[in-house]
Amino acid sequence: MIPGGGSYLDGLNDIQRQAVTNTEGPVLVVAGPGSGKTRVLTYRIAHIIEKGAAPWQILALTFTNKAAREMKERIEKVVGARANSVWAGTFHSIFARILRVEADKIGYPSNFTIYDSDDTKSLLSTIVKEMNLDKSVYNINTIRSRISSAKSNLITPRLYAENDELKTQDRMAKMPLVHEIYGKYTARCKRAGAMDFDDLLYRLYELLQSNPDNVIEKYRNKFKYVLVDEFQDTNHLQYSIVRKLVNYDKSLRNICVVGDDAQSIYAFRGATIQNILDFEEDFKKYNIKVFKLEQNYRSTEHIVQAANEVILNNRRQIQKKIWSDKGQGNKIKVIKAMTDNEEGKRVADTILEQKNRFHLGNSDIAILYRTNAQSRIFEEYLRRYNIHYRVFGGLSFYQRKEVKDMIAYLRLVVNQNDEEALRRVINFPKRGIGKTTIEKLSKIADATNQTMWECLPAVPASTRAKNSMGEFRKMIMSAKQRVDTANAYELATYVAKRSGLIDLMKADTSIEGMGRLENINALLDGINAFVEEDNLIDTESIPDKSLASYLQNIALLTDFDDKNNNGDFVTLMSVHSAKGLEFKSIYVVGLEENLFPSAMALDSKDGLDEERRLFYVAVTRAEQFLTLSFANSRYRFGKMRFNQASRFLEEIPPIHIESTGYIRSKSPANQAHQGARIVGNFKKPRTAQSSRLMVDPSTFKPNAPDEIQVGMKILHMKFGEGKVLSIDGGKDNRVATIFFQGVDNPERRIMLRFAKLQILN
DNA sequence: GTTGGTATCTGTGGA
DNA sequence: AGATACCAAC
Repeated sequence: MIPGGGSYLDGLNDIQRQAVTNTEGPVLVVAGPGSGKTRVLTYRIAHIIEKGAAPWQILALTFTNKAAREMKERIEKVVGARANSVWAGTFHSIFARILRVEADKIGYPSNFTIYDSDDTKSLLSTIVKEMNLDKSVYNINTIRSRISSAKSNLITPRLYAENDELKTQDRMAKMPLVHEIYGKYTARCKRAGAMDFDDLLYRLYELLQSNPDNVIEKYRNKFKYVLVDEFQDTNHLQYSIVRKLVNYDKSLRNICVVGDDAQSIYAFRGATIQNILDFEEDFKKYNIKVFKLEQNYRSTEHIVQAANEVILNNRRQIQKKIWSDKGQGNKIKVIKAMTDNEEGKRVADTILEQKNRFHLGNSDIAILYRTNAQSRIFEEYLRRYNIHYRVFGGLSFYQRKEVKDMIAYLRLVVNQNDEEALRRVINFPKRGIGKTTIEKLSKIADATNQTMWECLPAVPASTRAKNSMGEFRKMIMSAKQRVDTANAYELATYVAKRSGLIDLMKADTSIEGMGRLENINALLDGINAFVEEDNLIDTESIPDKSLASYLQNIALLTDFDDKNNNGDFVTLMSVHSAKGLEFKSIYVVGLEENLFPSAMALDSKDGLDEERRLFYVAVTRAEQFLTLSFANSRYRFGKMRFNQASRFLEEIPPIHIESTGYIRSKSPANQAHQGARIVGNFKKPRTAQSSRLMVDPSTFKPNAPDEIQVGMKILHMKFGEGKVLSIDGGKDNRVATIFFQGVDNPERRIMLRFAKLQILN
């Protein structure tokens, strides 16, 4: 393909093309929702390759594995298999890969363990316990987030201890010793050869900062082109690393960041829009180019305009006009329900109706909620209606107990100093090593600055416990000896048997027990697939099929990364995880004060703005249909709570909202009484004709749905007289095809359960 | 050390 | 409501 004349450039609009072809020097792309951002990114990379750069000189950082995978697939379509050598991945996975190579330079083993948030929490709770602190005061999650944000802002335990502001905050929260916990936590992680998610970023920064053996040179020379997706969601630490890689003396500064300030939804974990402003400032003198993608190719106008109006309520934003030429489309439908249960039913009803009426497939539809706990009721009704669905973001496969147990064994084989893994399996299956022994072990380890594993032979304990620990040690060692000769799959199978896990599970013949065994087998299959899969990322490096590499890989996977995500199902997920996705029909549910916006966000303007951006993200996922719902009451924390409708509903101008179903009122209290009876009818875009009533309501007497039969002449409120041509579907789901005279599109498919039809003969 | 039952706590989002 | 921590009895 000839650069500049390639066919892949033809399908781009002017601005997109400029963003793709201006490959040299710093570029900021401000990309509104549905503006073809991924296209621009992938074509840009393809273009860079077409112009002669080697794929492995390109670094593309994303937030999710999914985004990375999608990008690679799309690059591959343009440039072929070379795409596999592009360094495209999440911040965490790319950095882990680099750290694996450079680990020794910062005092880590290359087979370091990655602690997930459970490991982090469990370690923190051990530390809090050991310090004899009250854990009802020293809330683990609070501590975790304090430490996380410290790392994200390049604050070491030492700097933390010297920071008056942070310490005052801690004192006010009645936990003055957070800095000490942070210090201990960091030391324990290091001793265990473990990095938590933040460390994957922080330790890389540290490496580039201290720069032993001028290691930074290697990566600066290697990565000639750097791209960052979802730049609005990067935190200070992430940008600091990027800056280290591209902003130095002789740098070509081929850096492209893509983002949308209006879609920044991760401030709570340290992301800052400041990065976009800083970026412009940092690269101003290097002829930075800014491109704004403002045309939305995804949604119809009512949706786009409603989103625009809502986001106007936020302060501070980059000026842009998002527009669509897809026509007005459908107005937004609002469902109000009395209870959370009714909300579930009404949403499911509407989905059913929409499927029949507009021939939508399940996969065209998504239900988005603020918190994962909301999924249950929708699941119930979808199941009842026999609509296939899939819930994302719950417990991922790798978080299941039996899978974690198995993985803990593998982690221990790879890295004996991994304390969280050791704690998890030292007495599972039960081998008589109890709490007191483990506590003793932990104390001695801490006192002698060794790991628990190292203290294992020396800890005073009962003969039985001693023997057990000896056996345990032997087992891990025997597996460890095979690390070099056996591949990851063989090794894992060996461990599964030798540890007694398999036998333990086989002994349990309950349904759940068999499920657990299945999961272990699925895990083993997964390891096998990993061994056989050809995952060359870099032509320079040999594929790494070691167990350590596998473990580091899966530590960064989430629920979304399961491969079998194709099929015709309705998608249920949190709004956060829906970012980047699009569906023909979107349901945003639970639009109530204290839920969406979340109660935690209500006390600050910043928090509220972020909630509003989150709502903006939710709304802009919709291509054609947008349905918003809320319930006046819902069960939370085991108690019934009453909430008013979300303020975001009020922020949508009424002209974008379908007139039925939702009576707008300044007094939400009144709505409760009016709302319950109003049944949702999903309407096509209204033409002048179809909105006119054909029948006098006072004389109209609808018959029961099951009385309607093929061949009957019937009367419909809006379409007038019609003849029933056929009926399909059974029981509650009967859909009639009816011919109405004098209506455009005279053949209508009507769901009998909802339609009011009067039999005429 | 292990088991099972009760008390207590928690409760946004995700790599 | 559900998960987890804690405690008493075996």
